[in-house]
Amino acid sequence: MPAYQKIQATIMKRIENGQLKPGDAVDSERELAKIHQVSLMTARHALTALEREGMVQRRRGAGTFVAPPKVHFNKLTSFTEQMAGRSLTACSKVLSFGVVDNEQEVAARLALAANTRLLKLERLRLAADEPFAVETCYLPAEEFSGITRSAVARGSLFSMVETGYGIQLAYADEEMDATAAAPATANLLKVARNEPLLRIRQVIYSTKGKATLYVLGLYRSDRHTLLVRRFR
Amino acid sequence: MPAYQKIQATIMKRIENGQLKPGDAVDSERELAKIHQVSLMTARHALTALEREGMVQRRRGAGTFVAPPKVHFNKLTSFTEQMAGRSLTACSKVLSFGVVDNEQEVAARLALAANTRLLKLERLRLAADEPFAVETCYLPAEEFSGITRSAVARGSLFSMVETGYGIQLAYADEEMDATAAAPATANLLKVARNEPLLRIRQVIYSTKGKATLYVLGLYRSDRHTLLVRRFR
DNA sequence: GAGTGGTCTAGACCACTAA
DNA sequence: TAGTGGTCTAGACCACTCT
Repeated sequence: MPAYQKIQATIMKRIENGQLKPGDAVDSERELAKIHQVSLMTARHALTALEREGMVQRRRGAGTFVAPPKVHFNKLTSFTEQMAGRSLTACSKVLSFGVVDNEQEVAARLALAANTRLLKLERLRLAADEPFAVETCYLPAEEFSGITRSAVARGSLFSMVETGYGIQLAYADEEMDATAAAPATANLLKVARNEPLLRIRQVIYSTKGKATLYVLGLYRSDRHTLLVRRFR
Repeated sequence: MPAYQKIQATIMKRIENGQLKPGDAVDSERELAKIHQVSLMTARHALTALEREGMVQRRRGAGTFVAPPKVHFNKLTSFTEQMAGRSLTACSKVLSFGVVDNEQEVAARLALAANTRLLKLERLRLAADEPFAVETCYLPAEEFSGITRSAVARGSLFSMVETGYGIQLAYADEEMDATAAAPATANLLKVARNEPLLRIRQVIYSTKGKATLYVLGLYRSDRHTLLVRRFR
């Protein structure tokens, strides 16, 4: 392990176990160089890299300080993870589960041939016993042949893909618009027909850049608002 | 100007004027050091910084290469900027302009006292002569007392705030949901009553972290879909 | 004025890639 | 094997901040 990474690790440890709190000064370049018996440039490398990762802030003439804890915006999380974060009692009901081979638009979004066999999974999402979304997921049937209805009913699809198939999900591109509730959807969500719903179409990519999952979600607008941060 | 920034600038120029295209190899560290009469570390600094900005990619043993053009996700842009980017003929119509002092919810979102005087600006946004959004902006009347109806009718509110008042806008937090078109809104947007619209509430912050602008937007769902990228 | 980060030198050895 | 980026040395001067 390179020297500069060792230096980073010792600083990270002290931040994680609470010895250093946000705003506290970190050892200066010169101190770190002395302590770790390295040159100034090496100590410096460690600190600039930590700054790039957002762990510390450097101020010329003042020193290097522990940065306030990162807030993750625009983070891709599964339904299960979201609900856990808000400590809401949440559950899902599987509405349908099967293989389809004529979803041409979905196949196209996943960059697959038009009649590729796809696993299709429809679920009703509930929070505190109130329905608030209908989500339809599609994924290549070949690749994920081990996924069964009962497994899906038990656990998180995200974690099945990530831990069961060794695929790391990296990011999702989402398209959002509004649509009127169709009769069947209105029944499921317990809203009036033609009630405005938030519609999200999501293509989820793996770390290798491959489109892995397509999700179409319809959300009750009164139960769910979407938060996004945009940067200039 | 530091030497490493000069080196960056010469590389950037060659990328911008097309001498270097994505995938092309950039001069190596050693070549740059010779050309610019600097040490290896300085040439290196220039390249690593360019890589951090996403302009180039470095591959050990192979070289440094021009990165594919950046795609900006989750970027905060004004209506004017967006339309320019898509090369659409766009225009706005000012629906109303004035000062209000009883918009308590808006004041709260801008972290101001409940009855603070606010500039309120309603505009209809059109693209290719088709109306597609109604936007209502609020900003503190005291701070932006120089903004007039005629100025707003001519130019971009964003650029007025940024260049006219020396305030750099940094990021926006957005809340999105769906709502039904009220009669007046439906008329303006030329859609049926109760048609589902995408509603976006936006608080725009300056680089100093101050809430500067509040924008409520209602978008025709058939003319506008919102794109967001989320990361894991 | 003492200490900090920002820039820079003139080299070095290593691990890796591509021809 | 020649060339690349990755890591590292042992210093230097400068601009800046804090007291």
